[in-house]
Amino acid sequence: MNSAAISTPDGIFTASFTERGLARLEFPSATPKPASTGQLTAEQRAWLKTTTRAVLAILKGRAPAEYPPLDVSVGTEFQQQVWETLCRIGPGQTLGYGEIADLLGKPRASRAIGQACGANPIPLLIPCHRVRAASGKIGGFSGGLDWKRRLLEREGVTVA
DNA sequence: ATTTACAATATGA
DNA sequence: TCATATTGTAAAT
Repeated sequence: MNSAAISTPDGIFTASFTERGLARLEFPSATPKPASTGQLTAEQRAWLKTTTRAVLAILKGRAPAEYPPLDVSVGTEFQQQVWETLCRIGPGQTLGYGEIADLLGKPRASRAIGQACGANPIPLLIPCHRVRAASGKIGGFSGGLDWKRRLLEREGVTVA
């Protein structure tokens, strides 16, 4: 799996690609790591470009014009269904864990939804930050709650 | 009006 | 078996 750095005004993200598409996207860490950029294929470099544009757009609170292919084969079938549903959430819109469960036809699986969100390897492109608890509370976030709040506020969403 | 208890769900340690 | 980025219902304060 090849990885590459993505520089943004908010820090350096790290994207990892398989031959199928973008497989993970890591938040900037306090201690920058050695991003190995050497071995991207031509195809992956094209994906990287698309990914970069998408990330920059999302950081500005706008919907990306185009997504790279996402390799979600690491997830279970249930997780992939959750992630697919997340991608249908429009910018500035939020959903509760329970509402997503309803969309999947499993109204009592809200807790499992939380699990799937936490297991999401591609935050931002799969907008797990647009998921809140039913009460309007913030819930959790793999990259840190500050990120979640910041992203939501840039989309015009007020957090409780 | 508020707090406490519990069942149901998917997954990993 | 237990703990999670949960939630709706029900009973006890």
